[in-house]
Amino acid sequence: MPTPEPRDPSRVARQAQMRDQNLGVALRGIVDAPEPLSRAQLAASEGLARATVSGLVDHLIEARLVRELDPTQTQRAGRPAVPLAPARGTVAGIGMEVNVDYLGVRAIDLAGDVLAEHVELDDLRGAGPGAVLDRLAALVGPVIDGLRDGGVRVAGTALALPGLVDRVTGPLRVAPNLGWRDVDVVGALSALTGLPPRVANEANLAARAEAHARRGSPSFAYVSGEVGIGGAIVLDGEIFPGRHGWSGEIGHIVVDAFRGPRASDGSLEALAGQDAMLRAAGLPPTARLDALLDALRADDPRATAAVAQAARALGVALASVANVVDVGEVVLGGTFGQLFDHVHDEVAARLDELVIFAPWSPLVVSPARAGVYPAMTGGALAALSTVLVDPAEWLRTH
Amino acid sequence: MPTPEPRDPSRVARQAQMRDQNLGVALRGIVDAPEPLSRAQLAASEGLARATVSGLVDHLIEARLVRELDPTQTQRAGRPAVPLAPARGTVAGIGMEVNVDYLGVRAIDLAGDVLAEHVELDDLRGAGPGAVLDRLAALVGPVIDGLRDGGVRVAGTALALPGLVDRVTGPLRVAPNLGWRDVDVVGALSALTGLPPRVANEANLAARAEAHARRGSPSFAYVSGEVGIGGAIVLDGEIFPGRHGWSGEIGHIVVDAFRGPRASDGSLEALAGQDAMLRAAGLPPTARLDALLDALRADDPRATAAVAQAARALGVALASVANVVDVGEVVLGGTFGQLFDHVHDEVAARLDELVIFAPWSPLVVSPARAGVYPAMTGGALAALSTVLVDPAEWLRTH
DNA sequence: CGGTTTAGTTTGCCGGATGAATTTATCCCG
DNA sequence: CGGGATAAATTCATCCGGCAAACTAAACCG
Repeated sequence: MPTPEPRDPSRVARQAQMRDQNLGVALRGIVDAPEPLSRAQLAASEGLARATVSGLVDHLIEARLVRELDPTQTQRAGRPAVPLAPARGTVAGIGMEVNVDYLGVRAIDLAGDVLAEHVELDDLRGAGPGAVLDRLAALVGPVIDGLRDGGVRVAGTALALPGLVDRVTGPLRVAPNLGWRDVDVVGALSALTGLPPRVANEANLAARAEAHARRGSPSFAYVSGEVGIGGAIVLDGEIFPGRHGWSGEIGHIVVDAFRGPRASDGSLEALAGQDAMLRAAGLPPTARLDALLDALRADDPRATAAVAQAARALGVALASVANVVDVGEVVLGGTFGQLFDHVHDEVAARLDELVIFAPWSPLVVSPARAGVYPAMTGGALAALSTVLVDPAEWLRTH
Repeated sequence: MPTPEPRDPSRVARQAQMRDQNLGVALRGIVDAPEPLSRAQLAASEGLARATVSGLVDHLIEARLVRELDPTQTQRAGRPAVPLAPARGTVAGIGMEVNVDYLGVRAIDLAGDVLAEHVELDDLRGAGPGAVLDRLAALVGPVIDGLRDGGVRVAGTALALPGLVDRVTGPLRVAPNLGWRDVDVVGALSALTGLPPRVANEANLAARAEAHARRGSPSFAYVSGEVGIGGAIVLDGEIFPGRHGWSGEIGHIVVDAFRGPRASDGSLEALAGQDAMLRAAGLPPTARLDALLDALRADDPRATAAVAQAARALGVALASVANVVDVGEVVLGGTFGQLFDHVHDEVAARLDELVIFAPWSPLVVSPARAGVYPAMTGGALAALSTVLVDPAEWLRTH
């Protein structure tokens, strides 16, 4: 009789893992709370006994993941509660990004504060991966050293790239606009910085930052218009990664299958990418988005028509996404965030027209609010999430 | 200080729920196993102690969810193992379906055996919901009574409908090809059969049956070509439901945004639905699929061109799905299952051309293998899943 | 200053997973 | 044909961790 292979053991409940799991529940409860909770409130909100929560919180405080704030003086009888908040400057997640026009680093702690940040603007089209990663490492290395010298534990690093990245194993498959293909990014950066980074698609990490900025557990489709068009699906506050981390490639949706000899001539990126919009607006390919915005403000008819055409393609593509994954909100980031006022109506109209559930659950189109370089923020949050997901395991190894 | 609302308490680990959870792990391990496992094998595969598994299995046997098979005589030293298998004929899930051309019931037990089945073929287009649901209840009632008289516990019922159905609350929003809109199906059937059914989209339930037929935990996009075109996304063997159960509406993907005055004129259903194919093939709208298949076998050029055109639209739409949700396999069911040999090459070619990850993870296109009326099977499985997900809870209430 | 109220801690209890020891049931070999 | 080897299943003492109740702490109130 053949021995069956061990299945994923994560589903079975063991008492040893019970405490670890509840430690994570407690930590996430404290970090995600819109305002500081006391031990008693935490116990009530998670449904645990006060005694249990007290033990967990003590553990978290000792590990410097949580801090006690000064007791609030309320005008109420009873012993005052001790508010709990995520610790500041004790653990950092490091987000990195290499994109077509810039590269940079951002370090964030559990409280969400930015501990360090460096961005260098430069046109990296055609620059080889080796040189660029060297440059990134030169940026990141001092940041890591500085944090460690200040007593900050580095939870991990995550790198955002504008291309197709394997979720688990990490190699970059292809980044068309950088001209990279089959690059072992994890290996290269591990050697340079001493830490193996997570690597992920830029839009997926930007969407993570966006989900974080909208507390609660929002569900939306995120569109990141950079030079290309990326995207991501967020469900209940979680990035939907797909099997390999290759999900959300909204730019490759074909909205006009019969336009050219190749079906890909009708893809969203071909119709609404930055280059396509600039060309249709009669601007030189070297122009930047600001030129297009200026033309729009001046009511230039070619620019207006170009953006309208792009917005139609975008709306149609997003309607397909909504029909397939049943999301009720669309968030426009990057280029489309800047063009938001010029594309909103057309996108909303196409969603209303095409999404089958629109009559029962109207779709919302909103601009991104995660700030500048959201993928760097998302990367830092991704790095921190290793602590939040299983703090006990993380503490054992740090 | 405001008391925070209690969060979802399912994430915290309690010892009381530990046993319940492991009971489910054990039951699913036995039911999902490709061949009967012994207690010892189950313990090894789930990572639980043998003593623990023994206790759980005893409980499952006493509850008549699991049975012991005769010990196998192996050519090996040691006490022979007692193989465990799902019990037969002790619990049934009941799947029901109302579609354009038929309605029916199928009852399945934990072993996957069909305990009862009735199908009535009839054109239900335009028939009102009231009359049709009466007719369905007349079919289902005797099945339920017969099962109960035979000592079979009915785990629940699930109804498949060719339309948009709310996952939790259950009202049918719209079923275009039946001409139904905003029907309280759950209320009507509860009154008629005494059991509140789950209600779900036909394609989603058919995909569930398909996932069950392909053991392991497959990930694929399922296309159900009936009169309309439905679809579903399966990830790791689980239906991806979306927020409301409105996911997978592949028929509403627009592949030709500039074809007609309305963007929806370029939807997959408009281009590759049964009516569109018949029309393009020069067949009367009253013709059935068999006529199209005959014409294809006779190398009729109009039929060949019609199917080629539909296949191109289908391939383009499925490429968009693959790019967005990162699935590696496409399963063609319903009409497209019957047309499989005529559409496979075109669909596969479009996927290879358009899916960005195709060079690293080639896509597979395969025909459905869940048999006839897969949505009825899927409904029965959905009803049974209430037992499998939390057997302890189910036993408490039955 | 004693009573009230709420936060947090201590303590004994209890359920359930666990590993080791034991029992059961077979095969194998002399 | 009987004793040793081997593997499955069960029994049992142990331990871990959550839990309820009792208790202490720290405020407000009259």
